[in-house]
Amino acid sequence: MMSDSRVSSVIQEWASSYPGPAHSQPLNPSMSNQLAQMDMLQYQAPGLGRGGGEDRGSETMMGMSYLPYSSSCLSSTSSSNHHQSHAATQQDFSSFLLPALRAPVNKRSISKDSPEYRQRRERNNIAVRKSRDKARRRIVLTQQRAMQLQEENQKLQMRMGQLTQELDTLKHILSQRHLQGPEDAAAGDASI
Amino acid sequence: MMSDSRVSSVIQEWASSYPGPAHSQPLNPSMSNQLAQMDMLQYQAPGLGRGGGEDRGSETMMGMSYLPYSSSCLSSTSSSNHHQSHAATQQDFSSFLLPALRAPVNKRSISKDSPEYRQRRERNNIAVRKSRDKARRRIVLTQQRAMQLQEENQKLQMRMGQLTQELDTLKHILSQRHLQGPEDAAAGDASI
DNA sequence: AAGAATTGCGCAATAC
DNA sequence: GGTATTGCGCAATTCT
Repeated sequence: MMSDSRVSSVIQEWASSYPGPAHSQPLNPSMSNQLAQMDMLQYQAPGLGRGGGEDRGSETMMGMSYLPYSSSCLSSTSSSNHHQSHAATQQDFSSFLLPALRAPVNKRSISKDSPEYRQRRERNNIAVRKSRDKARRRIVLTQQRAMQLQEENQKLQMRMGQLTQELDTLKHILSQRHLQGPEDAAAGDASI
Repeated sequence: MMSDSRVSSVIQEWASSYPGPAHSQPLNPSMSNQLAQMDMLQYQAPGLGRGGGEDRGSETMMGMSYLPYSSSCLSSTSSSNHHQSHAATQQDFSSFLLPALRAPVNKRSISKDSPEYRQRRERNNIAVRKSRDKARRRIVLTQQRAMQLQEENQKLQMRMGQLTQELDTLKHILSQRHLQGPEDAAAGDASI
């Protein structure tokens, strides 16, 4: 009784943390996608031939080898940052077609070191930290929840064993008694 | 009976996934740190004064405002990458002290576009993808485990209620019988 | 001593 | 418009 309230409090803490972020799941425990929605969706190694690689084998979990997304176009000789945005956009191609006037020096000066850009980045960085912190907390809560549930489960099973044994004992006693008085409608009810 | 085996199989899948990564936990279920070891360890906002910031408030979970780690030294005017390594190392300071000879142009040419560097990066990128994939799977497994445990818990509690009711019924019947035969040592035993 | 694994971070794309 | 989430690469660190 006491332990139940303690457990449920943490469970609720978890519950309030989990459906929270976004998604607004429809409260439908359909037991198939309600937990795979956060992660693990469409994460796969991109086919992308290029099989002539080093094949530093012995490391293929689940059969899919962890090939890089675009191990070819690794230009970025100088300037700019390392990000080549795996999914090639028109912007990226334009930088190849016109190597003279690049984004950082043109593009209406909306790029890079404009204070506006920096501010956007800063805000996003804060948001990212916050989001990841939240995710970490959620993970910890889920783990705690699982452990508490397991603990509670063990207790319940132990208690169930006790109750079952008691019940058997009483049934046995009653069956002994009933050898002389057959008005045991309750016994059949209890065996369900 | 059947459902038990089904549940335990997934539990074991989770268990085999969890203590796996590293750490090599000493098999000691001391109920305090066995789940906080993976994440959320020493993750805190770095004190780091600098309180004169914009204070775009209204976003402070758990009381700690998500200030940037080092929002001051944002040089990186050109060359090199964005990384200023939050925890200042001697290397980083040397770059400030000697702005003439930098790492990318000096440093024995072990930097950046050497094929050796690229290979290291590529390997690490693969490892990172793999590790994160693993983490995602682990999270999903933990969630599944929690849900299954909760389900099992509800069943157990329902069953417990049934058993308790049966027990009460039988006890009542026995007490009625015992009004004429006081050999009920078992009743006291069952009430424990 | 060297390579894999983990982790915090910033960036950019995208979702909301 | 803005924040929130997410995949990714980088670098530092830790583990093996």
